[in-house]
This record gives sequence, C-alpha cells and structure tokens, in this order.
Amino acid sequence: MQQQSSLDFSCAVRARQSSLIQQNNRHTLDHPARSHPQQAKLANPQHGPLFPEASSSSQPYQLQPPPVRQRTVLPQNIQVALSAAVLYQQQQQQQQQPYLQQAPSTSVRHQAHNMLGNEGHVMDLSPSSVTSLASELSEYSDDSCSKEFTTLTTPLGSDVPTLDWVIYKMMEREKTQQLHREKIETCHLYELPIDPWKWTSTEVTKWATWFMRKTNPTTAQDVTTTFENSPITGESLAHFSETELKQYFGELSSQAHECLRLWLEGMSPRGYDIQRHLLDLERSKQTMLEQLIDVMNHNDSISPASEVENPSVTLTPPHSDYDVPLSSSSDDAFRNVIVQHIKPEYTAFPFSEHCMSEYQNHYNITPLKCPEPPYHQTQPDMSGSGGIFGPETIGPDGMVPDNLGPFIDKEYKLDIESDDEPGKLFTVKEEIHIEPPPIKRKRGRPRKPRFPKQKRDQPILYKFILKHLNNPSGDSGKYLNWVNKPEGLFRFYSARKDEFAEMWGRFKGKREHMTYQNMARALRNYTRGNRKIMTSVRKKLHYKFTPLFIQ
DNA sequence: AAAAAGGGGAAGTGGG
DNA sequence: TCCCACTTCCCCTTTT
Repeated sequence: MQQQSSLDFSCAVRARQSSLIQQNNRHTLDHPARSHPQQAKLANPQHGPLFPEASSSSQPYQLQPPPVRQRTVLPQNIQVALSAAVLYQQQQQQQQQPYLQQAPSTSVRHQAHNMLGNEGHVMDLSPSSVTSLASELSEYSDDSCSKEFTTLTTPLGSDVPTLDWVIYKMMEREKTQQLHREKIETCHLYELPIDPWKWTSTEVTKWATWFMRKTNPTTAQDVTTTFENSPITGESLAHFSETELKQYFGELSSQAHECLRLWLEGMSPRGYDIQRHLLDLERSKQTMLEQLIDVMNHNDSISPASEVENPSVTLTPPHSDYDVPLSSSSDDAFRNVIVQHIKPEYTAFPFSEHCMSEYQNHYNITPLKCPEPPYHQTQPDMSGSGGIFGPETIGPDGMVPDNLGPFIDKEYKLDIESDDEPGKLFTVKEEIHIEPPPIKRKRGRPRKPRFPKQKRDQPILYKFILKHLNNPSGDSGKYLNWVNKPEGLFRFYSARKDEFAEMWGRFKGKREHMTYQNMARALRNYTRGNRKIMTSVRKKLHYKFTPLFIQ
C-alpha cells in the first residue's frame, strides 16, 4: 500500500515538476545574452566562422547574495520539493493512510501554497518558519531536493535570517553545476579538449572568442584578433593572472579569469586539487597496506598453499582489527594474491615521473618502503602497468576515478570451488600460481609491524618558497627571486607579493584570502625558534634562508 | 609627512 | 590532548 502510494507520489511529483519547468523558465539570473541579441551573428571575417552557430547561454560568473528581505525567485528544485510535500500530504489525506500519524502543520502547508501560488516568488519567512518548513519537507517528501534543502537549512537552525539566504546558496550550487554542463557542451560543440592545459593557441582563441561572445559580443572580434596576433597555448593561459589577462580581455579580465579558473578546476595533474586527491589516495593506500601487513604477519601458522585443498576462499579486504583471525587457507590464498599483486607497487611510487616529482615537491613525501616478504614469490610482469593507481588510471581529463580499488587493473584467475555451489569456480583477477614458498619463521607470535610515522604532509611555507625560487623557468620569477643564492638571500617583488601570498593560500588550501602581511608574519617566525630557517634581513621585501635550508 | 613594510605578542585554527 | 605550523589581529617601529 505504501509502495503504491510512493509510486503515485513520484508520478505526481514528476508531473508537477514538468509544469514547474515551464513556469520556471522565468526563473533565471541576469542573462547578458538577452541584451545582446546580435551576438549569434559574430564570426571571424578573415578566417571564416570560428564556431558553429550556437545558442550560448550566458550567465554571470559570480552570484551576488540577495539583499536582505528582497523577494527572490524560487529555484525549481525547491519548488519541486515544496510541491512534493503538499502533493504527498494531499494524497495521504485522501487515502487516509492509517500509518500517517501526523499531517504537516497547517501553517507550513499554507506557506507552501503561498509560495507556489505566487508564481514562484518566495515571501519573507521567519527563521522558525524556514526551519519548520525544512523539517516538514524532510518528513513528508523523499525527494532529494527537499533533503538538500533541509541540509542547507537545519545546521543553521534559528540563525537563518530568511529563506532568501538558503535559496541563494542553492542557486550558487546550481550555478556551479550549470557551469560544468556549459563547459562540457561548449567543449563538445567547439571540439575543445576538456583540459584547458592541453589547448593549442587556436583552441585558446576559440575559447576566448566564445567567452567574449557570451559576455560582451560587441568586443568579441577585438579579443579574437588580439589572440590571433599574439597566440598563446592553454598552458600559458592557465598561468595567467587576472592582471595579465587584462591585455587580452580588458575590463572583462576579472570575469575571464574567474571563468578560466572554473574551467581549470580539477584539470591537469598540475592542479592542486589533483595533488590533494593523489595525497588522499596515497594515505588510503598506506592504511590498506598497513592492514595487509598486519594480516600477513599475524598468521604465523601459515600452511603451505598445497594444503589448500578444500578452501572456501573469499577475497575480502583485510580486516582492520589485528586480532581477528582468518582461516589459514583463506589467509594463505589471500597472502599470495597480495604479495604478487601489491608488492611491486608497494616499493615503487605508483605515479608517473611527472606526477611523482610534482607530488614530492609539493608534499615532500617519499615513496613508502616495504620490508621484503619472508619468502620468495614470482612477480607478475608489471612493466607498463604503472601500478595500482598508475598513470593510465588517470583519466584523459586528468582526474583520478573515485572508484579505484587495489585490484582493478589486472585480471587474474583463482579457480576454487565454492562451498555454496560445488562445482562452481570463482573467477577473480590475475592468474596466480600458488607454490609452496620456503617458509622460515621465527618462533613466537610475530610482532605487529610498526611503520615510521608518516612525514608531515601539510604544505610548508618555506618549501613552497624554495620551490618557486628554484623554478626560474616557470612563472615564479615574477613573484620572487634569489638576490644571492649562496647566501640564501631572496626578495619578493612588491607588485606581485600579494599574488604570491594568494598562491600560497590556495596551495595551503581553504585559505582564499591570504595576504602578504600574513605570509610575512609566518616568515618572521622562521627567524626564531630552535631551528632557524631564516635570518632577519632588515631590508624591504628581503628574506634570507640559513645555509642549511638552501637547496 | 605619509604610506608601506617590518616586527612581534597573543590568541586561534586545523591537521597529525 | 598535545604539538606543529601556521593564521589572524593588532599595535608599534622603521624604511622609503
């Protein structure tokens, strides 16, 4: 009965949603394209049209929070959530479901009706109404939109000033999603690689023209010409600061920079997001391997693999609890798989050379070292594999897939009969040859392996500075440079010092507004303490490393 | 003289 | 809970 009701409810929601979509076409942020209807006609007169005709949807890249008490247009998903709640309630009442103990309060229902009946405009609501509404929605609607709404609202409790704020946050989120869709569509339409780092100068010109067409079509041609006269690659473009973009985009450099930043987000192995992702993977890997070694060392009464005659093997991940015993047969098989499959990656850093050097430069983490296993095992040919998280597992967009597991990049077979279904063979990954390894064990229970504490992987300011100082081929030279390297003396450039501080803030993560002043404060701390990393230089914008720390 | 930068105390933050 | 490596704020001093 309840299932049927849910089904009807879903249909009702969908029907309501489709009607709202039409209604909601009015719900939009400022649409510059509408004020520039001539933009679709723009083309490069010299080289023919750069683009196919496209209805580019133009949106500003930065949303402004709504003024307090301003009436705001209701986003579609909130509308759906609200209508879902109302419809569901009505349906429940009609069917008089016995399990429905409590209907949504009249006031909430009334509010929802008010909102929906007013062409999508939200009336000002008191904080308690917002919270109450969110609570009702979560209770009476299983729609994910209402859950999102609730998530946004409830942590703030009664501090929510108006519903407008919540809607603003949702619009922001929608905006991000929309930008992503826009990017994909544009790349597809104009045959641009997803990763801006890979763009050729022609592709950069295409992107710039597309951007101008959607923001200020009247000057799009000028920008196209500028890019054609001084072509730059995607890689160069990615390095450009907002100021540098001015020579190309003029007043729109800020928007262009923001747009580019969004397009670059998560792209290229050089992106810090990727670095962080790789770091997370490395952490997971280490945890996993610690557990594996635990399991392998734990079972000191390992029977030779030849004893595995009637195994009911399930290749489950190792249990984290050291004291949970595995059956000797399953542990044995598991050990063989692990040693053959994991060991090569365990001693070798799993990323490409480029990634590895970037990674190490950023995080100062060296590859893990694993003690040799207590027995010998033929190793599968891993040449060209690249390891568990090898380069080939990094997608063409430079991202590492989320669903990577430790056993995914090679197939192997382990034909063992199932207990439940005799005769049925398990087929798992990579063929392994279980040979009884010569085992020489110490007496007594093996010690739980102790791993040296992982080095602190938090970004370190002086290392970040050193990296840039020692990278004169890149763009670093415009922010700071060595004045006297043997003495460790370096300086920041006044015009760019704040940019460098921002870079540091971004690199550190979650620091959007790092200033030179703050960074300099941190640098001053280096002149004190036990290990003096820097010595004081009483000269403007000059700092000095102590000899030990000069690379 | 004014602005910019340096200096440093103190409290706070976030991750390990 | 503690420690580290900052970060933030603030106020005073020094340099340009």
